[in-house]
Amino acid sequence: MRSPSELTEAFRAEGLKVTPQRQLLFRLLHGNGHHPSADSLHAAASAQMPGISLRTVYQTLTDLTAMGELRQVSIGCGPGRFDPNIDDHHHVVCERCGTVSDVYVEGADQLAIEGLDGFSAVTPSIVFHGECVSCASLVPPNHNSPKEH
Amino acid sequence: MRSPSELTEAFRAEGLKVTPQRQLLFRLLHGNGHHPSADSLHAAASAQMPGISLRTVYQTLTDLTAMGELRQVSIGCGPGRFDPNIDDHHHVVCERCGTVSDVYVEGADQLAIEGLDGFSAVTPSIVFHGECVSCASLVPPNHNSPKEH
DNA sequence: TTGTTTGTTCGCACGAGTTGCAGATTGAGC
DNA sequence: GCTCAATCTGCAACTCGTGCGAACAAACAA
Repeated sequence: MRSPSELTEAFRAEGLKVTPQRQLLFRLLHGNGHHPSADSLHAAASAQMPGISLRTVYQTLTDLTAMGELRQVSIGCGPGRFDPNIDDHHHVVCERCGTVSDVYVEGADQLAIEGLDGFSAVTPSIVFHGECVSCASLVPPNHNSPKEH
Repeated sequence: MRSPSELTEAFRAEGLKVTPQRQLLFRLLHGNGHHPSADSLHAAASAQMPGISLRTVYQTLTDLTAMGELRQVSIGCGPGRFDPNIDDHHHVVCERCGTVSDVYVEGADQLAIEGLDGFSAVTPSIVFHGECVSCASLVPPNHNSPKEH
């Protein structure tokens, strides 16, 4: 995702308006590696701009995704996560706390696939499920429902 | 997933009861390669047993998943899909019609991962997104929302 | 600076998918 | 059959996300 000032230009160039709400979200998302959900982003935004609507957060996330500045990540359960990193990469999810991290996978596009009868133009999304450092150092797995960061 | 009769034994062995509803679902799921959703399974079940509750379908799917006889597949959007194939395999999803198919990926467990800082015991879930044979032969992509099978 | 236009914000209601609950029902062992 | 615990069912509630419309404000021209 581009910088807040570049996004400001890009939005105006597309005839979209640049509002304080959007600028705040640009700042909160730029370089954000936490893969926030709409809800956690709304919480962060509310701290700086009380009253900002969750609806506005969803709207802006949708706009940024449509413009290719943001990517939505499906980690299997819970709310959708948003990723300002639009490089060709994949994700690892902690099964205990729900933390999501970017990983780069060598040869992901050259995998030997068997059973692909007729499917064409396939691109892989890889999600590794495991345990993060801080959770691995805790007591035995108690099968908590994964929570967000 | 084991055969209906084996599941009947397994359920009784765990102190679970074997009801007509469960037996019907065992039959509908055994060898089913369509990755049905709870809803589509309920539709199929209702055809043979009018009045069966969607709640019962969810309950049985949850039980079977907990027993390791079934696996839940996350394809990114739409309802959860269930897969009686518990082999080590992955999935390919048609972006146009939502069809899900099993694929076997060579070397999926030996992928070179960069950025795995501290995560341990990671196992990959790979979902290939593409276009199935029947959709590929249709008119240009019209970005329909993917529907189920 | 003021006015106009058009996109945006926000709150609410709604929708899909799923789960919790409680009363009625029924499988399984005696 | 009888008993009891597990199950079934319908409904309410919940989570996550979207549609809608009135009020609002960015952008631009006069």
